[in-house]
Amino acid sequence: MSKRYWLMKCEPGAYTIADLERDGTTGWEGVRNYQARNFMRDDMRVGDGVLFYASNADPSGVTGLATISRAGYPDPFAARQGHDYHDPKHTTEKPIWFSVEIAFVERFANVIPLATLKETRGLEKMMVNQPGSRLSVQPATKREFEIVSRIGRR
DNA sequence: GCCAACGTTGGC
DNA sequence: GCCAACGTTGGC
Repeated sequence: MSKRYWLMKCEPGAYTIADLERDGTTGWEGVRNYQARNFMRDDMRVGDGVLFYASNADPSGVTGLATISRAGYPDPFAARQGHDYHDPKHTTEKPIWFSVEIAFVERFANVIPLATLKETRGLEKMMVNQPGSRLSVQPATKREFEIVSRIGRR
């Protein structure tokens, strides 16, 4: 399978592109949505492109680029008693929740606000532009990834 | 902080 | 398996 592209959301209070720039890589834990889980477990491959999206931000939007540096593996926090991400139904033998690891690629000088994404030609079909779309891990097309990257660099 | 949209839970 | 109640997400 050739390289795929993704958009991954995170609230700035939890993690930002600046944090990723500092850390180099980070585990993407705590996703508790089956559709997003399926993407992480089944479809993400090392080298895939990631649009890093800040949600609930001012303004919300794409703040930089990352890449998948480790494909899906059981979410280590899901099995940890007392952890916020603990889920009693998840066991190491039968994991339910999955993480990936992402690596820093680029931090945009300016955030690309959601409003800009919405008014950019070629991005009409992006999931994040659809009303009511709350999925925190979304597929994107190569073309969408390239358009957003170009805006981020100017 | 509001609230609409969406996902999940659980009684029946 | 339906569906109401509830919790969460996330733009505004």
